[in-house]
Amino acid sequence: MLRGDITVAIRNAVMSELAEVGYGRLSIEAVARRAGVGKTAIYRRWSNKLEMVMEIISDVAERKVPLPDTGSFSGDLALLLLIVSTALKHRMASQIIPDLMAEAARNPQIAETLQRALRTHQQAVGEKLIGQAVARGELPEGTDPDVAVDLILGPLYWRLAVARQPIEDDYLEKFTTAVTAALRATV
Amino acid sequence: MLRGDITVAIRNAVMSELAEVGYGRLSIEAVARRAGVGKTAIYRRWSNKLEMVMEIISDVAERKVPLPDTGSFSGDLALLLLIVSTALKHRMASQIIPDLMAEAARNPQIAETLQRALRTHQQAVGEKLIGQAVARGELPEGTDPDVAVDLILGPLYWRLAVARQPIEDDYLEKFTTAVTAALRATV
DNA sequence: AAACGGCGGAACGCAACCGTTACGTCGTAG
DNA sequence: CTACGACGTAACGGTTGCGTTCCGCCGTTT
Repeated sequence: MLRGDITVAIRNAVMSELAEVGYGRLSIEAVARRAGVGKTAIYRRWSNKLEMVMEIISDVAERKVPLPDTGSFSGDLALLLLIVSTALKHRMASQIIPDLMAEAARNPQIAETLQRALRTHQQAVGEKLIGQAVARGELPEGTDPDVAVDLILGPLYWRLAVARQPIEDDYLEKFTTAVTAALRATV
Repeated sequence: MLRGDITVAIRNAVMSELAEVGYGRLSIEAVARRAGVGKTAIYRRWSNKLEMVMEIISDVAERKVPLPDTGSFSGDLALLLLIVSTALKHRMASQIIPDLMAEAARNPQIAETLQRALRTHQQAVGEKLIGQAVARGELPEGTDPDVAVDLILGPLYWRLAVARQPIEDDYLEKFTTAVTAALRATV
């Protein structure tokens, strides 16, 4: 039976290495060194780098995030923005996600895994958030959850993970107002 | 005197390799092979991989894009969205940019170069687009160009370069409406 | 005609990793 | 108490790339 503590050490080492050097430069030997573990322990669990990373990443990605339900659309939206922006401020998210996204552009298997995780979350959030708002009459019938989610997550991701500019105090507030207005306008 | 045609062949090879394998896995030897050139020709021009890539990328990034001026804000916006979305559909942009962005998260020199290019373009676009609209009275005084640009580019980048979902015919139209509404609302 | 210099090609020693194997240790299940 | 199996270590041959060097070729300049 494989030892659980060793597996945990390896998983942590993989996440750290991913954040530090990225998928492309991640080597099994470095993971073993960092985990304080023999290479054999790794090859006993996974047969190569891709399989290892995919299994570990899928696992993390599938952790469900709690969906907001504060009673009003603007409340839900503000909470969602807070959750996402907090998550994107952490190194694990802001380094690993763009790295894997770039990697996904040339590795179909990574792409598939990430897209599945992303789309699942995105749809869940979109449908719940928009569905609730439409049901409450806060947004017009026929609001497209797909476009709505792009409109909400896009700018946040852009600013935090791409442009890497800080979010000032009033940014989220302005942003909430703007997005609410955008969604009321026929999207 | 270094031969210009050789330099061009190398530059093209670098861009192609960047798109195909990314910065992390780009090797001088592969570039030389692809360009049909000796390694010596490369080392005669740049002293290492980072310097080579940075010089070539800066060069490309500094090409000015024409700024839209159609006479109306919605026209400008639609044109801008069209330009950006077309650019992001090309492999060079949709592969290389996310890749370098991810790389920038761990290489300060790359980060600095990209941020400079990005911020310059972003500010130019924002100030011109929003400035014109405010001057025409189409947007309220005090509209924040910074937030506006996030709101415009974010969703597009998210959808095309991150989520990698196609843009349907009516998407840009809906999106234009939404963004216009968003910006009119006090941003 | 001769000198110069950029060129491709080949090889160098060095380093990092790959995936695999053999070995000896140690904790635990039976 | 014994047997099993997961462990770390070390070494294997093979691959890839680094940055450098030397060579002979060839077009340009002088």
